[in-house]
Amino acid sequence: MQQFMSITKAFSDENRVRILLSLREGELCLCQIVEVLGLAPSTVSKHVELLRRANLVERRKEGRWHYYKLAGRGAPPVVREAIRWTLKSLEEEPVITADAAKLCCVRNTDLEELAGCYNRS
Amino acid sequence: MQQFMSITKAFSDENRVRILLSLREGELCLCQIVEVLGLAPSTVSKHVELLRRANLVERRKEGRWHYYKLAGRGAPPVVREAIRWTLKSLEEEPVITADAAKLCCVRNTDLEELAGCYNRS
DNA sequence: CCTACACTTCGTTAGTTGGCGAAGTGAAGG
DNA sequence: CCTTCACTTCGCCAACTAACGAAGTGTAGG
Repeated sequence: MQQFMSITKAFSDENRVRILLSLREGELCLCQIVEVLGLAPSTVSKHVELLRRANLVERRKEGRWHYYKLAGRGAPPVVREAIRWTLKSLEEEPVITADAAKLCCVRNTDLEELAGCYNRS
Repeated sequence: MQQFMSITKAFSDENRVRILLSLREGELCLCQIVEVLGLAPSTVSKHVELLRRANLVERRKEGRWHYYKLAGRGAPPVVREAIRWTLKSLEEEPVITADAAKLCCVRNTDLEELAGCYNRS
């Protein structure tokens, strides 16, 4: 039950759902997700940590960068079905396709250039 | 997106999930759900209304009683898949099987006798 | 070392949520 | 009508949540 509820609570915020869907084409580092959502890095970090605790996403550290991706083959069935359900349900959703479009630009931008997200105040 | 989020927010509370699972064997009236959960009628009414707004459950009024049941064939695919996912994931969950056991007693009790739930203060 | 930087953790604040009892609604029966 | 009763709506409070900026952590490059 605990595991199930951690998934549903992770899904209960639209920004977290957007993060999850953003990862469907492959891994992203935090600053890229920040760029897509337009939220503060600290906020996004918290969201992503919640998704990680629900086993919905995995993290890979490479130097200063932390890369996130959807849970893979090792994930429990509850998790895999949950991901399948969201992907299927939201593929055509305007907010999601807009994020996907933004992601195209973001992926083509050098990570160093995205640094701007840390001094916007 | 709105529709999807209304489902995930409905799922983000354990008591609402328990209500949903309680309905898998057939319709129940509010006082029966109150008996299973052990919460105040006003609280359960609010929960069930949220599930209804998410199109996860349907209501049928018969005299003074309001019967609730899982959304049926008419429900959109997102909803039906969501229900399928929860049923499959939680069937064996202790909290849920305990509720099912309690439900057996409740179903065998006359509705008039369950009225007690309205003057327990 | 020291700085720069990507990220996380902390502390705060505004808004949301879940719970209850009291009051309101609307059908059934005297 | 008037009451009873199953349920809903309202008003309130305590607990939680999402958001931010500031401060902390740990890696890379001078």
